[in-house]
Amino acid sequence: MDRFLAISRALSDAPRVRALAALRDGELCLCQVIELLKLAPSTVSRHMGLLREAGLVEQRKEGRWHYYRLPEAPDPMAREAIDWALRWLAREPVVVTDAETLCCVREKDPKELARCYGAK
Amino acid sequence: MDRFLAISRALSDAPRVRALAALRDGELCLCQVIELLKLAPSTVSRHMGLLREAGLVEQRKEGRWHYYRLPEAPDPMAREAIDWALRWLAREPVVVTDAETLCCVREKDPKELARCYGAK
DNA sequence: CGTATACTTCGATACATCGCGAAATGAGCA
DNA sequence: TGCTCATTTCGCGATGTATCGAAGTATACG
Repeated sequence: MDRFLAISRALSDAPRVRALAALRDGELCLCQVIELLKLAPSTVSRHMGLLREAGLVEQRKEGRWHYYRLPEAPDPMAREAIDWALRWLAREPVVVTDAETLCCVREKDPKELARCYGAK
Repeated sequence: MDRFLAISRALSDAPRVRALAALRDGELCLCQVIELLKLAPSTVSRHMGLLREAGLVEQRKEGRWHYYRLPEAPDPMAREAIDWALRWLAREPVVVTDAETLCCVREKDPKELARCYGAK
C-alpha cells in the first residue's frame, strides 16, 4: 500500500508532474528543471527526491551534475502510472508550453545554466 | 491539470483507496463503508465526496440511503486511473481482508447496519 | 405535524506538505 | 590543501488535509 500511495502522492502536485512530463524527451539535470519550473533549487531537489522514492524517476550523477530520467526498467506498477500520467499530461497547456521552453533549455549546457540561479 | 491532480490526490490516501476498491464488486451504501473503514460518518462522507468530485465514483440516493459505485461510463482519464488503481490495490493485504469483511457486510441490509454507528 | 434516521456540512485540532533561505555535502579544480 | 559550484539537507512559516464531534439537511414513518 505504501508504494501505491507514494506514487499517487508524487503525482498529486503540479510542479512535480510538470517535471515528470519534462523528462519525456530525455534526461535533464537539476538546474534545467529549476530553469523550467522557476522554483528554488532546494524545492526542486525535494520534488525530484519524492519522484525518485516513488520509482517514477531515476537519478544519475556525473560530476557535479545530477541527471534525472524516466526509469529504464520500472516495476510494472510505476510503469503503468508513468504511462497514464504522460498520456494525459501531454494534453495539459502548461506541459505543452513547458515542452517549448525545454527546447531552448536543452540547447544550453549545464555549465551555461549555472547562471540561471543568479538570473532568477 | 486540475482534473488530473484531483484524481491523483483522491488516490493518495489509504482509507479513500480502500473505499474505492470496496466498490469493485458492486455498490455500497455509506453506512457499509463506515462499517468497513471504522471511521466517523462525517469523515467517510468527506472521503466519498472527494472520490466523487474526482470522477472516480458515482452517487445514487434511494430514500435515506446514499449508494456509491464505480462510474458506469467514466471519462477515459478517470477510467484508466480506476483500472490502474484496482489492478494494484487487489494485491494489497488490507484490501484483501477488506474484501472478506465486505462479504459479511453485504449480507446485512442497510437497516440492520444502522446499529453500526452505536456499535463503533 | 413530529420524531427518528442516514447523511452532510461546519468548526476545531493535529499533522503533513510546500515554499523559501541558510547551512551542509560532495565532486571538480587551482 | 583549499576553493568553487551543483546539489542536498535543515529549519522555518504558511498553507492544506485528516479526523472528530456538533449542528444542519433530508427522507421516511407514526
